[in-house]
Amino acid sequence: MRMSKLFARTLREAPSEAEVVSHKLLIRAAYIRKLMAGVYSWLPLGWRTLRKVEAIIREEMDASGAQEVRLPIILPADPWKVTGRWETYGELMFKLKDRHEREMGLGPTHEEAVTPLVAGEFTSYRDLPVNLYQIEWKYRDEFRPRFGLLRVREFLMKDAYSFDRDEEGMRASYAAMVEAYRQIFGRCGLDYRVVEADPGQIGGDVNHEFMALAPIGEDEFVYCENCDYAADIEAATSRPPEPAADGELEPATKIQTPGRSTIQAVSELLGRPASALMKCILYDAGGRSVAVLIPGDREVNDDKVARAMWPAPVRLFEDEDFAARGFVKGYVGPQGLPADVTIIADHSVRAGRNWVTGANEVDHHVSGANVDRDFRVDRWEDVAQVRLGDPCPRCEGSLRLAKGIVVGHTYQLGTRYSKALKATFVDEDGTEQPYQMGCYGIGLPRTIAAVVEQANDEAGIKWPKALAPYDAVVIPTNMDVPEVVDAAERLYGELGSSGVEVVLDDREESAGVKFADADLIGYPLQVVVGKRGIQAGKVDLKVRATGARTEAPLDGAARSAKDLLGAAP
RNA sequence: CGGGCCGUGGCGCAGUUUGGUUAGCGCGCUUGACUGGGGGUCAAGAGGUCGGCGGUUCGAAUCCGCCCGGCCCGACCA
Repeated sequence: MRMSKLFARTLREAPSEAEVVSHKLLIRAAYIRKLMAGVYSWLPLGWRTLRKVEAIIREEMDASGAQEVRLPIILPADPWKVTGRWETYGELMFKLKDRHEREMGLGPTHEEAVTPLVAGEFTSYRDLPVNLYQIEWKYRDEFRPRFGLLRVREFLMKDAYSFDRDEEGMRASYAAMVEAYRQIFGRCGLDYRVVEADPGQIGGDVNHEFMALAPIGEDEFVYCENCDYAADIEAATSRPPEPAADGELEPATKIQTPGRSTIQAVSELLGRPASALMKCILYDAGGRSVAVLIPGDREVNDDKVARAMWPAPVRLFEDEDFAARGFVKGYVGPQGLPADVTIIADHSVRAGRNWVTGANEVDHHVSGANVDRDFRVDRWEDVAQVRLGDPCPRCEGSLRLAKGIVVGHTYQLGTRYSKALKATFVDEDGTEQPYQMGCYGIGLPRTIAAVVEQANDEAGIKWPKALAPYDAVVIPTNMDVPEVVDAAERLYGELGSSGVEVVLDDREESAGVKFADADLIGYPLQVVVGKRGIQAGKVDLKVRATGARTEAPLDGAARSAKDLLGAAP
């Protein structure tokens, strides 16, 4: 490709709306252009990179034994109503009607389409397992598209669906997908972690997020400094502390704490650390009051409380709730709470005793409060937000915090969709069984953005070879010197015919402009042909990722270039 | 949707508070010259319904109302 013809006009400045580096660079380097909020056009450079990711995914999915299909983007509403997602997906789904007023939606994901498809074809246990995947555009009417390609309303997604006879088969299919994902993201050059994720409202199903490490990532997760434990912050647990050793129990004493309704205030008044205080946080779970106990220096993880009380909907107490149910905001304690209040204590409460906590009376706290003697605990649960430095649940290491971008998500669905959609096969014993399903997604634009977030510098993108739109650019620096132009043309031809995807920057631009664009666009290799070099029979080679520059003789420069490319990341 | 901010040539911005004649600047674009190893210099140009509609006024980018679009902060996800 000749740069003079390439549909790519780079920008010296990024649009003001671009906040994160991947967004700025992909716009500036002419990979994408915005059409409207969360919807982007893919320019030739961007499209080539997208196709490369697609090819990697296709290869690895095929290698895993999955079969590619192509499901419609426009979907009938009915199956979605059957599974309940027409409502629960709600406004996230683009919905429309045809001329006959039939309801349909644009596919945000395809369980409702693929499940009936399989159920109509593979009806015997002998047919299973089967794993179908597609790479297709998905539509989600996000509340807030942002960060360029990281959160968009139209995006290319690889989605796969496995169908197994039993749970064991499902787990095997799942493991195969996780392995395929490792291959895929490894080939994309991503620094990522496989993270245990929150099963959310769906239930206790196993699922993992593939988290590309990035400080601007919207998802926080913990990982062990020592072993391979990693989990989304919503799902993370830490090893419960050892129970407090037996020791003297102080008498429970009511103390005056006028105007001290916060942990910090009480801590300061009494001169005791926050960890010696016990918070008593109140929730409403479907009309029932729930008191959650946790040391004063820790935070409750609302998602964990919600999971503990599932399926009741859980919400934090609002100001009205306190008075209405006889609690004193700021002075709540577990002592003497009526039986209809469920008291949940985090495991970390076991580690302490002689707690200072609310006295359920304005301006008063209690000190020396102890489990069983002074208050009951109905359930011990893990409801604490994991913190930096907490002990790993799997080993002796401690946990660290990081942020990431979810580029892939794998899920053991079980029979959630097959049951709802009455998708069954006939098992060996002649009974009808719902499929054991798994689903597996990868967001391709987001993967590209994540790679750019990880591989860039002030000058631009530093693509790993596998994703770069072209392998190399040939830059003649002196367009008025025929020998330079000729040599560049010759090299361009040689590289092209030896299988290198190469661009010739044949524009009547100064060398500086060409260098800047080459760095910005991020070709893994730059081949510079200049007046001085030609006179000495040499060209210069620069590896973008490392910045390493070398000289090579003009004759055989194509060979040197290929060698350098072969060694490049 | 709730809260905050913003719409002025392709991009980045000034001008709006205090209404006033031809609406400016940088980048980019066109033509020419000089240049030519890190976004070079000079000269001459092109390009704007000031987001839209309505109102106030002798006069509106500027004041008022409604609408549209965008960005940031919260709940969702690949």
